[in-house]
Amino acid sequence: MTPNGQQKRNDILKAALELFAEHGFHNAPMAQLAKRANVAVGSIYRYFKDKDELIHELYSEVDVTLQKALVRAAEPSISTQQQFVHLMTDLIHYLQDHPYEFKFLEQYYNSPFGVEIKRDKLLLSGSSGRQSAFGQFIAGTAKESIKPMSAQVLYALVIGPVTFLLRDAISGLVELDEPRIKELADGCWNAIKR
Amino acid sequence: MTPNGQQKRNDILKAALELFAEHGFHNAPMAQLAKRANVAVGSIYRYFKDKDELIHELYSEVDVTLQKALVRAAEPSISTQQQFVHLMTDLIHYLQDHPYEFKFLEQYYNSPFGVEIKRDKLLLSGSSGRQSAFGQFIAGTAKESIKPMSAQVLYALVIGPVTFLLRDAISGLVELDEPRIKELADGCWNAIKR
Amino acid sequence: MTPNGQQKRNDILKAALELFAEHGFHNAPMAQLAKRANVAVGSIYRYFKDKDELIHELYSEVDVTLQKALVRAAEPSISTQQQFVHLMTDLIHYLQDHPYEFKFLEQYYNSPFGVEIKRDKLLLSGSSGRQSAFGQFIAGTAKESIKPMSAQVLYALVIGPVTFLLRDAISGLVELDEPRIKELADGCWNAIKR
Amino acid sequence: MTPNGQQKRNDILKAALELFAEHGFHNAPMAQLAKRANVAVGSIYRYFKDKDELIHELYSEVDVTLQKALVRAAEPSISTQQQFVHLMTDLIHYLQDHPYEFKFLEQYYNSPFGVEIKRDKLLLSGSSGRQSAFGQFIAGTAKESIKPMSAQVLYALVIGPVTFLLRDAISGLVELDEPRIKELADGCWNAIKR
DNA sequence: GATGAATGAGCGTTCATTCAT
DNA sequence: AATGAATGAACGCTCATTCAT
Repeated sequence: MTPNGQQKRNDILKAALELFAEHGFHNAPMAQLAKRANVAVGSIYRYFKDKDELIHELYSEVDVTLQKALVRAAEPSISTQQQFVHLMTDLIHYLQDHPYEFKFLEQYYNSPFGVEIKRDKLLLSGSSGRQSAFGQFIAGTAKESIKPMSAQVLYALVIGPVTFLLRDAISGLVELDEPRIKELADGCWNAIKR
Repeated sequence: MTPNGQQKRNDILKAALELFAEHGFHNAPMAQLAKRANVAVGSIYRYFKDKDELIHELYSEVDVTLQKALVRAAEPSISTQQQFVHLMTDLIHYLQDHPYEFKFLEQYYNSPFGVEIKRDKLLLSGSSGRQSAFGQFIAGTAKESIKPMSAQVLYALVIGPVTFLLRDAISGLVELDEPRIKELADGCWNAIKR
Repeated sequence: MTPNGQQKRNDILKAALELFAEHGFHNAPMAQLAKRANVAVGSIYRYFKDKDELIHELYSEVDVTLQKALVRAAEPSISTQQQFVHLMTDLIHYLQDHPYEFKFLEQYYNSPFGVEIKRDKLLLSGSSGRQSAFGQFIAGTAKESIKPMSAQVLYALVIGPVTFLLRDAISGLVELDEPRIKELADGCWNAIKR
Repeated sequence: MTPNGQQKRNDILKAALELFAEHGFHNAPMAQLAKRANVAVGSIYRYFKDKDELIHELYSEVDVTLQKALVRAAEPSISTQQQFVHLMTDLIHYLQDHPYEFKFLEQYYNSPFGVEIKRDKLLLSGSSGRQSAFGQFIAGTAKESIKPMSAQVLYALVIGPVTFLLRDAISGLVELDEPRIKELADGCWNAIKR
């Protein structure tokens, strides 16, 4: 069974994710990427106009996958705070388990590429426009339990600490274990709770 | 008054700060940097061994300047929370007024260059080893008022939201005005207060 | 018939030989070499890791070709001295006809590149380890006819005069015609004969 | 006593000799040369029009010094061959003791610089036009004892082996001790003697 | 479609030379 | 005369992109 076009496209994206995460956009030559994807250099250009488009497309894929992963069934039996903590823990676990995705996203947002992306939508609504698990939770279930404040600030208080700590955790500078995740989630909740 | 060597060095650093912030390390050729600094390419290499050293030296300068800017006289007459809010407001104002410095630092920490720098020390102790205004406040005055928790998490809860929101504010995606700064600072305080 | 890779590699080596011989390693920019070879700069690096490797590879090629050229059928019917004279004459004719090769070799041996090459092996054993026509003759046929002496001195007495005179001949300072070649070969023989 | 101009000029030439011998013309930047000579870069250009002229001037100096060193009182009491051997031994000893001078000369002759210099004059007449010790000996005392042959070939048979062997000796590839010097000198004599 | 050899603009860096002091 | 900071053309090399097969 020879790989079809879609398979090849995915191979390229997978190789790109790894290489970009490991070496950065600027230290990941197309030739190396092609080799890692077991594809000819020229073939990459059949699926992506140029390196920039490849990066943007990769962002879309990673973003969509991330949003899908964070869907969690409603748990009406537990308290709102507990639901919040569960969501945060899910998020952190997911990103800890997917360091390439995290590094890529960080790099993307921290570059001219990411300027046009509304970063505050990261976890609240996917780039597709659909609302994320977090967004639904905050705008829905938890609405009454959260102090009224600017949406931007709310997002910053929730997402800021997570990304900040994960950066160091994934670089190996810090150990982010369960007790600390709990500390972090509780702190975030206290920051926003009514 | 013709510029002396120190002046020229500063011209180069200034041009580098601007170019790195605007285009990123990898899209700021030495030739363009030289032109912006009104200097010949070769002259840069009289002051800096290579591009990497220039970047590291620039980090030192920016960091030192930032630490100096955040020194604030003790205000024993107001509450600990109010002091915290003042410090955060100072920090945010400073970085809002110095977007190039902010973008450069973000980029530096998010690159192989900054790996060796403990990022959590960003605002808590200067790169010189001296403790920053923030560090002194948290380890001193505010110690009793803060909930016991891992230092890493504490830093994340304080610094994470600030950098997250500033990124968008400086990109022009979000307006970060006084009320929102107050919201943010209060949220951070609630996240860590005992 | 479009040129294949091997052809292109040879074009580069040929252009390099000419340029190195004419201007020296340090005055033969890669760009000029590319132009002379009707090739893009980047293409050179597909065949050679860097300029140094190109030089070493060129040496190999030139050396192998030289060794091959000096093979001469055994002539048992003539005296040892005459055989020696034939060999020297062959060598001189070959190098006179291949001045680029001669200049390149001189330059190679006289540079850090050639330090690791035993220069005394120049004509006595090829770089491949196989013994050259000269080496076979001296260690074999002529062994009994040659005065016992240090191998180094023996080589110097044979090769020294040839290279010395060829340098001037090829520069056009001296005319090296048949009678003189005979004089030289006889002199060398007298220097080493028992 | 501050150094006068002549002293400074000599410092530069000395530093140049060392640097050129150690690193080659092309790896001896003017700045390094200036530092080694304890002189400002600009000062070099007061004494020499450019780097090329410096190299040519250095050649003159080295050549003159070499010729002077090889003057040896006539020794009528010993045989012509013995006188020849003495001269050769003197030459080899001198060059062994002055490896920088030897390396410089080799490099000079082996570069576009040396093409215009009659190399065959190396030891037979100085660049000044005066005849060298060797030249006087061969054209005078030894004339009758030497086989009639082209002057060029004669020189090659005498000088070729010396330079060939010295190159390796000075590079450390070969040990050139007294017995070998004797072997070499005898060989050369046999090459040219009537 | 797929390939990968070929391309050449562009990069970081060096260094002979100049010139204001 | 002497200095050494300043200059910028030129270098070796990389790599995103193209295109003949």
